[in-house]
Amino acid sequence: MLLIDVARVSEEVARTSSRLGKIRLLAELLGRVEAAESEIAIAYLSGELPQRQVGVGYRSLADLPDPKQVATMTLTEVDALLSRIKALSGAGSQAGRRALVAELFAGATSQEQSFLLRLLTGELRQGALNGVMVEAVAQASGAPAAEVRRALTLRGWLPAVGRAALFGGVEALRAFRIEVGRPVSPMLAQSAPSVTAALERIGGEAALEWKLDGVRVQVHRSGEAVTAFSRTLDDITAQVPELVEAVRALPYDDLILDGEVIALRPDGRPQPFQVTASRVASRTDVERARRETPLSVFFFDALRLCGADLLDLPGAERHAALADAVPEALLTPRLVTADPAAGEEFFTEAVRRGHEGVVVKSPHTPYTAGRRGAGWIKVKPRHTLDLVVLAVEWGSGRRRGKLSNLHLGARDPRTGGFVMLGKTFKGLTDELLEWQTRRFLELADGPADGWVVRMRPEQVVEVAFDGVQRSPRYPGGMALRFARVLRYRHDKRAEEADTVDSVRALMP
DNA sequence: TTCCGACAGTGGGGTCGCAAT
DNA sequence: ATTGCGACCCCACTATCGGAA
Repeated sequence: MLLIDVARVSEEVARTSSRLGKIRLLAELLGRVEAAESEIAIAYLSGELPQRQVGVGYRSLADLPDPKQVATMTLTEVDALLSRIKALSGAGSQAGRRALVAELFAGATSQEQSFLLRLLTGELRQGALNGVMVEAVAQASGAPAAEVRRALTLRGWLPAVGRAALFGGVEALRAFRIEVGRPVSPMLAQSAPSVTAALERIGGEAALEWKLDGVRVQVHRSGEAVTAFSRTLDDITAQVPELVEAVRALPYDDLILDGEVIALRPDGRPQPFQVTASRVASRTDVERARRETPLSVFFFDALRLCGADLLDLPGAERHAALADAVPEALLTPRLVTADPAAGEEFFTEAVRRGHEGVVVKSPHTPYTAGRRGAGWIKVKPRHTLDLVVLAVEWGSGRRRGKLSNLHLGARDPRTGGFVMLGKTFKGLTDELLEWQTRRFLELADGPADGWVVRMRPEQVVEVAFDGVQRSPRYPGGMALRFARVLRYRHDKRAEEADTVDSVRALMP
């Protein structure tokens, strides 16, 4: 199959707003692809590369050769070139990679170039990723979507599942089963504003667990072989030897557990997230990193134990199996209750001890991997501040032509100026985007045609955020974590905004 | 007919490792 | 030694479609 066929369908999908229409278009193409190229087609049309990443991003694609007039490249040829690009490393690799990228784009028509550019930068923007592609695979193969979804849960990679469905049907899908050593898509959580609200959504008794501010891990053990995977299913075994040792020490040699690794201080309180993340990302001298910043592990779920798959069991039963197999010290602190007051107290205690909050879990739901079902609900405390908009950036994609991303500042009483604490684009409705584009152009202090539009510091905005962290980037040495807009404060002047001192008081 | 679950899109701060400067 | 870049750790929120109620 030619790349142009895929690029054309992608553009059609992007033009079609109906989800069913997108699915039809994708399914029609999947009906025409050969087995050998099916994984490539499925990957490209759900915005992925079979190579996962190839070391080419936005910056490496700045100037591209002229397009060809006639499309000739096959999917196989493109895939082979991308593999060669990925394989390049060592001195001079940048130049070699540039040359191969140029070769790739020189072989493409302008329509193909545009597709490749968006694919490589991860911004396909056709309104269809894995979720829609699952439906398309189902339609093209005739298999029920639920079967495709289940196979995807167990295999973790849609192109392989799609190929099996297209060329082996339901039987091939059913042949996928959980396999020790191959990661399963992790179960994700929704969020709620309070424990009471979360309990209400679940209805009746629920399990509450501390939400530790660390890195999610899924660990597999088969005999003495232990493998750890991150949330995106990358193999991080070498970075977390403490976890490997803890799992080897268990008296079970066939298991898959779900949990969190986190760096704790000697007094047992959690280190800032940055410390844990830095430790987990360190690969060059793990032994030294380990001496300086040891990791602890806490498990909260079991997907497989003693050769039995537990995915389909209710949460309460999976946890019972986990608690049987793992020492208390390795279990995430947990409370089972239906009482909102007891739940709120458990939440308050978790936060008092420095943790992120709690996750409220239904005792009934199976391990619904990869979907943000209502089985798990996270609850975190929320801070708010009234800050001043110092500048704003033009948006992209569906926000093109709108001023979108706000630069936020706190008042500095000592200088009379403002100290930038970060940016946010979250929480804005279309109506608000419309309004702020007009308003901020009025407040513009200098040219409005660049990427960033500087403003007179007059507009106050109420911002919610999860916490304050140390920042090497911003002048105050602090930045807000997960800031989002709640509302504009038309009743407040900039002189009444919150100060850097009130922000500093929130530093851990 | 209305409601709501799932999805996609739009980006945020921070860190590491590598290659180039 | 420093800088630029890609990748990936954490992530919140709104708009939209289409099936459920």
